[in-house]
Amino acid sequence: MARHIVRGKKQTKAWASIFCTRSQLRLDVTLPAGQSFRWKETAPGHWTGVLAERVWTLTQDENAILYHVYPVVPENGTGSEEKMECGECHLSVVGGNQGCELQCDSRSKPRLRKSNPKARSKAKDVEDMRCIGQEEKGGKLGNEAILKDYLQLGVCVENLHEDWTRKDPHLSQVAAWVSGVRILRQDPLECLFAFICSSNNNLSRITLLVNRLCEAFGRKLLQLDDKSYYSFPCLHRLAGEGVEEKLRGLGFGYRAAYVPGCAREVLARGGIDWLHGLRQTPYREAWTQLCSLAGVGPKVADCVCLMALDKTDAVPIDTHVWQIAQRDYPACRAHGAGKAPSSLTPRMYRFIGDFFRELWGPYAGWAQSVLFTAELKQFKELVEKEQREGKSQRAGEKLKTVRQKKEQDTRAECKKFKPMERCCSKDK
DNA sequence: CTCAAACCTGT
DNA sequence: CAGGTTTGA
Repeated sequence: MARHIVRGKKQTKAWASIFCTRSQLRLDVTLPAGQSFRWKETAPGHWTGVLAERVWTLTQDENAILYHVYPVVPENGTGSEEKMECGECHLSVVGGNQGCELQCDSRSKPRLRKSNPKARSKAKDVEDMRCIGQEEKGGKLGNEAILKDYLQLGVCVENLHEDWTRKDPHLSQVAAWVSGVRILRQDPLECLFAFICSSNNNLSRITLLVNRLCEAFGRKLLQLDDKSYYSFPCLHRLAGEGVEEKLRGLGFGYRAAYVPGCAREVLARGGIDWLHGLRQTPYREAWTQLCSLAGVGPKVADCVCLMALDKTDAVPIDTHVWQIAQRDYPACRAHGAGKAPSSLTPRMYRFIGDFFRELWGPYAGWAQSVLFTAELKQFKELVEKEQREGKSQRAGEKLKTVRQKKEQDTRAECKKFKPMERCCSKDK
């Protein structure tokens, strides 16, 4: 039976690496903190999950992200996946639709959309992948390119921290403790439905529901030890007959109706292409469009905008952030108090978001993620643990200069990337 | 436009 | 009792 990989003396060739310091990215605070619900810590410091229809394990050391991509199941496998074929999507593939090819047609075209020369123009794919430092080879996107895009390594969080220091002393103070938090560039479809599951819900239960959704309607990709990994289901499956009933049985509660409801509405608007197209739409307009979908309100719309649609200034305000705003930002307290309602009204929601956009600028959403992460119980425990271990206080003195040099290199590396020009619209 | 109450399940 | 969205006042 296939097993989860663990980094050690053996299998060193199984790992590929990307240069990246811990202050640029910390997997342990970024992957489990409520952005994506699909990464599981399968060994200490090792995170396994599904990304771009493949199963990955990620880990890191001081200066690199290490990743392993598992070989996919043979094309003509046992036939047990037969039932997971999606006729609708197959038709779409014939019609030249992208996305569904990835999702459903596992046997005839198990590869990437790039493998089909007719599927999409190369230019469009490259355009869709920002943050990529180098060209892909052999006409298909390499794993490194996929991972760099997902982790948005073209955005330098250290430079952002520097910028915030000038703008907001409080955030600056928090950011000093919280390094390596970044926004993941997620798949819009997965992000949308995962956050529909998140409404009125907590992290552990959202994770449970999202995984059940994939298990019920996704395609089985691979089994490692006793855990199976599934692709995220395609729109057609989510829009299918009997989906609501099935999800009710899986404990979705009233959210069960939102899933097929939203899927049908997205299909009616142009399906997966429409959804991806929102990446080119200004923030406020994309937000308004999302809010009109079943089960999507202001907060979920902002999550999707920030985490999948490149709107770096979208600021999702959940109860955590609402409390932080009231507690640490007098301006918000003044507006909230008075004769204020104790709940977060739509009006108040807009006010807080605009307040933070004004304060933090075009990357307000990234700033919010720092405050949010610092507030999480699991993060506080992590920092406490590290302090107890007294991480290299004196012993690391020698290493320090080496590290500083490395960090300078990172910074130089970051500056090579062009700053992003889109998605910072100010219209209301 | 603005806001309360209902929705559903786990702690 | 917490937690976002929908619905209806």
